[in-house]
Amino acid sequence: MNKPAPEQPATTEAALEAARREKLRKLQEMGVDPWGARFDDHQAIAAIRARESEIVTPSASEGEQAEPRGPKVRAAGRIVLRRPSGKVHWLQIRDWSGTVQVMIGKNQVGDENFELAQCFDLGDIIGVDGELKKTRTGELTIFAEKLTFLTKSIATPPEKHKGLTDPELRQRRRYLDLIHTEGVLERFLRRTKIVQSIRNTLAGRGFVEVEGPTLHAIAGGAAARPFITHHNALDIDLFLRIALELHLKRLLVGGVERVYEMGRVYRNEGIDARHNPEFTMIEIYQAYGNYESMMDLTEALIVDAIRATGQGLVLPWGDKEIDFTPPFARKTYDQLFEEHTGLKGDDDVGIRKLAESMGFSTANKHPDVVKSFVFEEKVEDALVGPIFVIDYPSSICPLTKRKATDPNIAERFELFIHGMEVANAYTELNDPDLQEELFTKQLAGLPEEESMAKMDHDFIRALRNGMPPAGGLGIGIDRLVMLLTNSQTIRDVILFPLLRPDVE
RNA sequence: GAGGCUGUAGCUCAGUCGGUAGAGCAACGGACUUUUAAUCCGUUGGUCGCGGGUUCGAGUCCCGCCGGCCUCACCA
Repeated sequence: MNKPAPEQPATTEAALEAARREKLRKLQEMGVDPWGARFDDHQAIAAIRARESEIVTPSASEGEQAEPRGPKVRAAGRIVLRRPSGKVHWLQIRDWSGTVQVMIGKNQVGDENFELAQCFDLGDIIGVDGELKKTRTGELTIFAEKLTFLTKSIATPPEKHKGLTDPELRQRRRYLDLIHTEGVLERFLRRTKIVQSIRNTLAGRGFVEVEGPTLHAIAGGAAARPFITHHNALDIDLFLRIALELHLKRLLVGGVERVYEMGRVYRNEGIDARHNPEFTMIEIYQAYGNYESMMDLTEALIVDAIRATGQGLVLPWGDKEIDFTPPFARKTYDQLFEEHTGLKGDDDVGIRKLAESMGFSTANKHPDVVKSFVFEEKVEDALVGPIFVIDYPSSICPLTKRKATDPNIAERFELFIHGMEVANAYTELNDPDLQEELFTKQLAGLPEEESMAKMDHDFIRALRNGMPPAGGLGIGIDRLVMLLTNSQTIRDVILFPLLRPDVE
């Protein structure tokens, strides 16, 4: 049957869509719902592929050819390749577990189903009932017996082999990236496994998960520029949270002895391969612990997460490797400082001279701030790790308990891996008077307005009621996922990273 | 915020010295019951990111703007 040729056989985007809408119309004409319906009892394609061993070839009897028999299977998936060849169509369909070939023969499926197959386009979603067998070339294939139309795709999919390569399009149209770029869906599913593993590990150790507020009157717990929003009924400005810390510590006061929150925080800062304005953080607090308990917990969380992804403890990282075999190295801040600069940690004059030579203006700066600058420049980038950097100068740690033996040292560690800060933990400061003093000191240099915004008096009041000694740990989930999935940019582990709105 | 690179068909990409805008995939028509990026024959498809300038003539050179990527800055 000849149908009239389209008036404009052009291939503009509009014309490509028109061709698909024409097939959609034909489906409706045939009484088929192009948007499909419930489709029960189909099996994942990976599970279907695993049934290959059930294919049997009976021994040939006299004069008769042995006909292999395979299991009946039912699959649902998106058409990613099509090879129509006269009265036989070959398809590749893909679901979130894998890809399999489908053979549609006119005689095998019948005229009605074959007519349906004429309406298939790349990108359509179909259901297939058939027998799982191998072709004569050995390709595992579902030999279709019945076809079910499940959803029409009106838009033209990307190039069928190269997929999307433009990084902008990959992020803006993540749905296409997930379908067509090798490894993307797997990476995000792996992220979910990591997150699940972390929750499991914590549950196994008696921690409870809570949800704190994300709208804060005071953006405390970290030093970062917050996003500002406004509540109309109360007529007050509010901040999106920049950390989880201060509310979780209130819960420690309230007797929640092992508590954590995993959630989004927001920082109004620059965007690059390691920073997205919203990112996922976990903060964990354990009453009667300290920063050493948190080191053990950090190792356990990471090792369990790696195992949950089905990998060994030595992971690829670009053209390098990361060996996560515990225990991770532990070195003090001053040890590392001396190793990488040749200067003793208490050599204020020498450190100042070095910082100046690096172009850092040291005038009116606290010696520890100068030291911290040198540390970040000379040491952090050189840390391959995983390594716990422990015992920070206390003056740069306003929320951390000081060492009983030396008030100039704070009981804090940061975990570094390939120059990236992955975790940060303290023995938590629970002395309300010292906490208030440190807040005040920290804010001394800031304008009145800002310093008022940061001084969280209610938090101090909470501490006055007695917060048990505790260890606290924060982990950047996105960065951890980067390391465990060999992703060099944070945009590859965040489904919808922030982009400028598309103007159309 | 600064510098560098980049933007061409729905997608992936060529486009030389400034001289009529190209290919593959996809699409449309035809052949094909064992294909594997199927193949073969034919057809169609462009606001060269946007705006200005130079020039007889601009995808190409210059200026501005808008995206994106990289580096730096910012970032407890």
